Amino acid sequence: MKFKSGIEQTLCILTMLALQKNSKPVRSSLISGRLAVSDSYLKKIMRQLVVFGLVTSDSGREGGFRLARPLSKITLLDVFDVIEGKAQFAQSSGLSCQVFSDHVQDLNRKDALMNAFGEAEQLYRKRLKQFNLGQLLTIDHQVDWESIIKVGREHLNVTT
Amino acid sequence: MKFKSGIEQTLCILTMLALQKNSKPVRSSLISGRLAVSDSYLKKIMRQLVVFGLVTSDSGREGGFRLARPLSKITLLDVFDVIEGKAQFAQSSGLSCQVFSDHVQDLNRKDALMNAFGEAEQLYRKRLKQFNLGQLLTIDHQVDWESIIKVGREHLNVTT
DNA sequence: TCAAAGTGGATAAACTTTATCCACGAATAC
DNA sequence: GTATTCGTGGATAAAGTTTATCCACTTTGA
Repeated sequence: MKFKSGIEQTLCILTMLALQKNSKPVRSSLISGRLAVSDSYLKKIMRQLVVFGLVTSDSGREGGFRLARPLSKITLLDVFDVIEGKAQFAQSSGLSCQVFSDHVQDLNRKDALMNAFGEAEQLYRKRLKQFNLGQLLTIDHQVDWESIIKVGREHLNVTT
Repeated sequence: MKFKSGIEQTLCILTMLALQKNSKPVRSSLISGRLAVSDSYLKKIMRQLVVFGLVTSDSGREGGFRLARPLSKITLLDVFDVIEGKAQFAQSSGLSCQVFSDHVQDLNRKDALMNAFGEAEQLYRKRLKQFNLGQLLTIDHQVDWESIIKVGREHLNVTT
């Protein structure tokens, strides 16, 4: 019960795109370099973001990725959904059916439990939808990533 | 972002204890047999439940496990907490510090994101606390597990 | 004295996450 | 056309987590 790291990566990616001056497309290699992951891996994340509609992509020379809409129109739920998906936290494996199949059949309300967990989860998602990235992140001054020296994994102080 | 199976197992265990006639202690081997896990593994789960205060244990002959309080006094949050713990869903790995450390320092509200996720999570837990097992499970007729033939993994229709 | 829980450590099987590399095809600026 | 960049997919693997198992020994209580 922990976020995938993809959520944090996505937040970084979206922030990078928001920081880009003049909404110029940002090449994937600039992003993968910053995040210190392979370009091929980063592209798979970007593809998800494009399919989900958070980001647009331009092919060809001078191509790259841009935000599909301003940060203020992107909610935490958008970011959560694109990485974690719509699947419920609580997923029944049918264990209780196994355990109480014979001799005891009192689970006439067997999915009452699942529904209850589901209701709480809906509340969670609903709250996430009320936060947008615009209100949570402050973009002071934009930059041109192209002109910033690429920083590899080895040049950073990684504190974990 | 998915429940551990321990939650489902715990719900089964608590249900078994609630079904036991006369609140007689239930031996761990009866429970592990039903759940089709090793007794030593089950005991580790039971220990957690005891430490967390959901269940009491009696040593010695005629010993076993009993509910520490009625189902109506056990909430979904209790079950959730005992298995999933108190750790937040969102855990920062410091990636954004890495990515934006130099050249860009606009993350003055860098934990605004974490706080937002945390707020939604609090809401989730709060809702879980409002459900108790008494209202979600119906106990028709109690049984004496001791007198019910032990059912092993091989005798059950496992549908996964 | 026996049956049960309590405790801890080593180990492992299965699964999920988090990637990497490679090899294409498709679009676009120049 | 040609170089650059995204689009797509598959095979593979490194690392981490979950979900256990087995064993050995201690403590508790009828």
